[in-house]
Amino acid sequence: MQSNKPTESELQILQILWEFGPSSVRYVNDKLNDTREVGYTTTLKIMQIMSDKDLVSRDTTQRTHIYSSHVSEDHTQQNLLSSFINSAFRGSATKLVMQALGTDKATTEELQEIKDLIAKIEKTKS
Amino acid sequence: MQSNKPTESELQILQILWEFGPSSVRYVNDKLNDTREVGYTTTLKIMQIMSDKDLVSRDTTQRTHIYSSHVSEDHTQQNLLSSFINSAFRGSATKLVMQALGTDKATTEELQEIKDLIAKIEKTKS
DNA sequence: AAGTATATACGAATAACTTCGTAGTTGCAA
DNA sequence: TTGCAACTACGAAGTTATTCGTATATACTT
Repeated sequence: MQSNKPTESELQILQILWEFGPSSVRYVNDKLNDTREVGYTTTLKIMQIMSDKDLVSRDTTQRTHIYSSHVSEDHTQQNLLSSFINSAFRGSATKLVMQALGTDKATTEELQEIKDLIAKIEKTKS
Repeated sequence: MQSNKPTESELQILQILWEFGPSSVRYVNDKLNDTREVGYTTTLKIMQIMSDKDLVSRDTTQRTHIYSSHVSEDHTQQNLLSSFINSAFRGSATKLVMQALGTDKATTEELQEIKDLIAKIEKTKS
């Protein structure tokens, strides 16, 4: 069970590892630099810290270490979400959902998915 | 237009101002202490900073200053939400909604509200 | 009027996170 | 085999946010 909340920088790195799989520091740093400027050793340092915290594991058998996410995207999102709901929406997930739907340009398919989920939830309520 | 992101502490204070309306530092500090221990001058300092940032306005005509939120709850939530969706859900509001619904114990009424909203959105799509 | 309680202001310590310089190692290419 | 490129490790500076001690002013109570 992993409940350690990643910091903003750590989360950005996790996103990359989730999307592209196990990667070197160089690769992650390049991806980060697609969106913002950040030095190589900065990325290295943060990934080392993440390794200490067990947010990632690393393979050090080669000179170039390969890092893998050690926490699942779903669990991490779930943790972040629940603390976000508490801090920003006073605990009301429904309020958050309403706001998110209100401004999102969800596709028809996505709306259908959501409706299906709601139907499923309603079923368990009876 | 106010897009300055409040910090965690500032947000807690805003929540209190939103819920109870214009308040003194003493009042806010007491409310904060319902959930966590925090010194009076700490709360004072943060509220002064918030005043500098224009997150709150204050009435200083009396010895006991009265602080009011200067940003709306909805707008603030909207800002926080959109940056949260980007940082934690790679921009997918739908994914967030699905996760939020998945673990929330929404009441039947709330689910109905959400369904109504979806219906309304679908209508604008045709 | 004196003493106590309650305010604000402000500077500085602490803490958490980010950033980067520098040193040292290893591999590769001329 | 020398020199350059790319890697890790590490310490320390920089940044932002939080916390609180202390000074000072104002009101209330007896």
